[in-house]
Amino acid sequence: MRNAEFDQEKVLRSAMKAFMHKGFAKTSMQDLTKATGLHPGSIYCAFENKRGLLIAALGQYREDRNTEFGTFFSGDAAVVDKFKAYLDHTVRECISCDSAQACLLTKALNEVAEQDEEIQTLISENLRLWQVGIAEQFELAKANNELKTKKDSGHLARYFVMGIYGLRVFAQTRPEANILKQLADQLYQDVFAA
Amino acid sequence: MRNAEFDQEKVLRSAMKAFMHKGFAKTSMQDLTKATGLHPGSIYCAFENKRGLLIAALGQYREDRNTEFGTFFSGDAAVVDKFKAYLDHTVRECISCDSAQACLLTKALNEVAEQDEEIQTLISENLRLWQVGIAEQFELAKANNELKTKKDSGHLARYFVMGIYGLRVFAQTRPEANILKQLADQLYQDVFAA
DNA sequence: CGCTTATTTGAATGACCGTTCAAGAACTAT
DNA sequence: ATAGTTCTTGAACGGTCATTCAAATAAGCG
Repeated sequence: MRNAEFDQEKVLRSAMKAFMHKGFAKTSMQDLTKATGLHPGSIYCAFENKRGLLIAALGQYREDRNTEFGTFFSGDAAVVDKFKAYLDHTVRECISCDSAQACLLTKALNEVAEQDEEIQTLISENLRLWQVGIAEQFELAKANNELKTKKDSGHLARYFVMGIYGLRVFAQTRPEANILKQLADQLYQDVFAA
Repeated sequence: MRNAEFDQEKVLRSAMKAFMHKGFAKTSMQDLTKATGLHPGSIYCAFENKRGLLIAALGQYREDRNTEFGTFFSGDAAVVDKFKAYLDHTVRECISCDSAQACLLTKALNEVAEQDEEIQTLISENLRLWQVGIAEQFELAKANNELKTKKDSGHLARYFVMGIYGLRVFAQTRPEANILKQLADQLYQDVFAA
């Protein structure tokens, strides 16, 4: 027996960045060996192939995003304020225009949709879990009487994530920062309106 | 002198389909010669290279979409009803799950952002023109007293296109058809609410 | 300490990529 | 009709791609 020498999380985060920057197809194995510090054989030994590395990186991404989500929605502040902070954080990510701040899930989904059904399903499931987490927070807000709408929490969550998807695409057209803020504000108002 | 033998529009629409189906990077010249019926040399003679073919295809796409937009917003029906029909059409496109019905502009934007600034600018400008067309229709609706909001038409248009961007991404997660309809309905209500 | 098993190394491999090119074909202009 | 120009043809090119492999190395386990 022998254990792998490399730090799996570090390697996967490096691969994530590379995939986010260039996309899956344009990221060569050479790019990946450079980014991860691993030699081709090691990558193939640990992840089977380039596609396997993407799948592993997607898993790491989901875990990281999930942790991040937890930090935003923990604590005993008002849920509506947590949403506000979360949206604000997302807008700031979009504004930074840093490729490392894009959403790997939607980026990869857009690239492989209609090409790799297994990965499409995997990503869709990840996004659905995120959406469910948001629905739970809406439900909580309702229970706290912070949100008086009669709308279904699931529906609200879907609309909210749709808004964020849209915001991220809109950001790629390089609008001014305050335009993005306005859009996020509008989304917030529409979701939390009575 | 000698004129090109092929039908430029047909060629560009074939290239469009190929790019929409596989994305720019994964569409090989072999795919393109097969799709267009042109030989490599002809493509290079007419479009300089693969990237030039994408740019030309993007232009054709914009023209086609522009014509389509015109048919939806011509006539003397109420502007709000035209918007309803337009949204409905977009939802039906999303539901069809046909790769040929995706939006080439957003798909390509997502792929080349941070990689090819010139194309990113080109696509962003195309999307902005679409957005301006929508803003004009909102302005018209206001003039007709169909839309009583105090919100700026430009802002409404940005929010509307953001919603459509989001809807298209959401559709890639393969939701049920009525879920997409609900989301589009909500968008319509939020935009046209007093 | 030695045996087994796994990982690491990095060069090698064959396939396919985008692009070029020289030759032939066809249109225009004279 | 014919010269001149441009387009078409499709094979060929160098480069890069994802992947493999055999040798070297190191960890687990008795």
